[in-house]
Amino acid sequence: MNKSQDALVLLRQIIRSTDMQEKEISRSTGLTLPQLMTMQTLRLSAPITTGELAKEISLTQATVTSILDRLEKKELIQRERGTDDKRKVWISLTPQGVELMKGAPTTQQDLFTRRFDDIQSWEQSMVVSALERVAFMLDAQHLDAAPMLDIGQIDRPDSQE
Amino acid sequence: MNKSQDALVLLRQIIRSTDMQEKEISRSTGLTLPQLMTMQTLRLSAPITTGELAKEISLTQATVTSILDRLEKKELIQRERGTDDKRKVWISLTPQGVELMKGAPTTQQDLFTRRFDDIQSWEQSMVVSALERVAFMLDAQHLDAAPMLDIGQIDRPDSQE
DNA sequence: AGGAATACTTAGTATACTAAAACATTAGCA
DNA sequence: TGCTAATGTTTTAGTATACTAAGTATTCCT
Repeated sequence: MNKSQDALVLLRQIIRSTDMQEKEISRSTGLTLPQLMTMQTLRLSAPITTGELAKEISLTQATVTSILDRLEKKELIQRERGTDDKRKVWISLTPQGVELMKGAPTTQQDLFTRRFDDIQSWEQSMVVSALERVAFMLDAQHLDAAPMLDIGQIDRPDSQE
Repeated sequence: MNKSQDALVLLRQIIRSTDMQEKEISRSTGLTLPQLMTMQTLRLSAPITTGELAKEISLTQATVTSILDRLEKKELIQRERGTDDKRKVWISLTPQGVELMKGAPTTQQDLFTRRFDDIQSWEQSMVVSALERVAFMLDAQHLDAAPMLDIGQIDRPDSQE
């Protein structure tokens, strides 16, 4: 009878599953979770300034600076002083950084995509529409989130909704 | 057109939204994320042994021990040596621990529940059924104690607190 | 010139984590 | 029964990291 409870349980499963996957990626890449979060954000939003990046992942600038220091030492990201506004520093992934992020995170997404493509079209639509509902009910719509995996596309339309 | 992509974007939004909320809880409770993860697991699965707990949150026993040390010092959890098997140590939340976890994490869930209860019954069923689909497609069903039955109906008397 | 914005630095702390080992208890087996 | 192996937890020592708070340097803007 308590369907909202059911929904929450399922959501927890879903989130937990991706948590575990993230931890697995963290292990396989040798990155910590904050570093991973940084790299993922960069993959979607690079080039981006340090401050924007900090806002994006809800950390302070000082913290992000230190994280970037470590990622830079590993040659996964690069800094570039802005030309028009020289206060800004633009962060982006190095080729090695791109490579590292390309390797790891696909398995779960691939599985999802394969299985999703297997179901019928009307059911796909149902899932999408239900997820929209859930996103709204969690107040998640205003957050922009490009597809977390799928590397090929790095243009960044802010056209969310 | 690419509906699986749409689904992934929405999933990412949902996960990101709960990530942010978790960070907010972390701030408001003064707990770190691993500590929070521990507390949340305890809320669902206590009493549980240290080893089981470690497995549950994918950390090593030694790490969990140190996390428990800190939570114990804050009087949020308690240890109890097993009586039948004296090697085991059973962990559970103290009343303060329960109280702390009761306060924080509800807002988003409450919002979700309120909004979920607002939609029509058939739509609720659709959402639940879609989430089951998604959980399956992410291979999330085997995780958690939640029984993931065949698509279509899930019966889950979860004694949530 | 002055204040705001941007990024970085510094110093210090708490935490998570690793690897190895210690320790107590339990289980298996001859 | 007695010895050994396995289990469950903790300990130890050491490291890297994240994080905070305050302060610095540079650049931008009016």
